[in-house]
Amino acid sequence: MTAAKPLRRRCRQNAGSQENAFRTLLRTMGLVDRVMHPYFARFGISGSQWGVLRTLQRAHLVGQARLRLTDLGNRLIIRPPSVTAAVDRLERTGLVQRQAAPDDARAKLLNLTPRGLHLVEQIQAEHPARIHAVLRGLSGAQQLQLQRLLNRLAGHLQSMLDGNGLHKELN
Amino acid sequence: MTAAKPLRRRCRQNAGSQENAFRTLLRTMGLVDRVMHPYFARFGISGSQWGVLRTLQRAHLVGQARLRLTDLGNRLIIRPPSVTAAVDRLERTGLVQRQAAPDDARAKLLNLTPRGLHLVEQIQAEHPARIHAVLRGLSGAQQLQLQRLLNRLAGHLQSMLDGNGLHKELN
DNA sequence: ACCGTTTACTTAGGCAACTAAATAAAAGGA
DNA sequence: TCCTTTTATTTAGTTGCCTAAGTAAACGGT
Repeated sequence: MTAAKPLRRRCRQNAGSQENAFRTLLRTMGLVDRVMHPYFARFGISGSQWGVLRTLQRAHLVGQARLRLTDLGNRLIIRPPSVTAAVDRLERTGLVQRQAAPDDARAKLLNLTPRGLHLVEQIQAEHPARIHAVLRGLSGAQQLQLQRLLNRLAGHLQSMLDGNGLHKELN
Repeated sequence: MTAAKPLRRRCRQNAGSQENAFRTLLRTMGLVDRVMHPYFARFGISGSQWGVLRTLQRAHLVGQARLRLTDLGNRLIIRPPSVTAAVDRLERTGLVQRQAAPDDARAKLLNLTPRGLHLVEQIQAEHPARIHAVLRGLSGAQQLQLQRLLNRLAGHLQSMLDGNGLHKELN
């Protein structure tokens, strides 16, 4: 009891602090969505749709003109049904195109339409300024530090999701 | 032209870095949701619903046994229709209760049912451990630093939303 | 006292993510 | 070759957030 007390104290002490940190994280997440939503709405799309369009364009630049839906889902870290729904909407508005994959009858390949490509370029012209405005609350050094911390946290979260059932002390 | 060049260079230089930082933020947001979702599902609720329940309980501890829906929305930073929908679902499962406000016929007061209160206490017994597991990817010092940076960023985002049209150098 | 404005909540409709389960094609082992 | 398993995508149904617009009560100036 006497020996366990200091350790227990330390845990207790951190508990409230950790919950505060976590709430701050959640609050910031909500605010980011709120701030970005009207920005993308000006272009007639959503933030998620921008993610799809940008991913397609980046793949194009690297030589992959078309992407499988699965690949897209892996890059965006969303599940297959979410991919289907997102692509449905983008296809309905004529920004992307589904095509049958020549080598695999199950798969479908996605590519930007001319209109989609044009929109991506149009948004990319404004995008850096917008992100700059959003991150302006932090100095350059703080931005880097935040990125480092978030990257580290993201890696940990990823390992929590990957290690399905592995509950060992993963450092 | 010659005078403007160094500034422009600095902006250019930061642009890619900022976009990376921003993408890391978005990715982490998605991962946090992914990690928390199954945890709350074990209790039969969602993360957002936990936010409502915890807010009600915290208000209760401070002496406000019941909260207006508007107050709830302000604390959770969500819009009125989202509050209505969330409360609808919680009321349907019998965890909270809507009651007419005695002094204002427009307003409705929300309070936890006995079952709701019981669930909150049950979750609170496990919650610190879960948050600890989620944040374990960072050291205590890093957690504090992350919280400081996110708080600062959240304040900036809040001011972007509040200052509707005020585009002055706010700081 | 009246009427316009504000405030509190709800309804309607849309997008994004999820789980569970269906369909269809590719891969692989006996 | 046949049959089982895996892989790729879709469908159905839930939750959560949003905007726009509707209802009803409170407020406030004339």
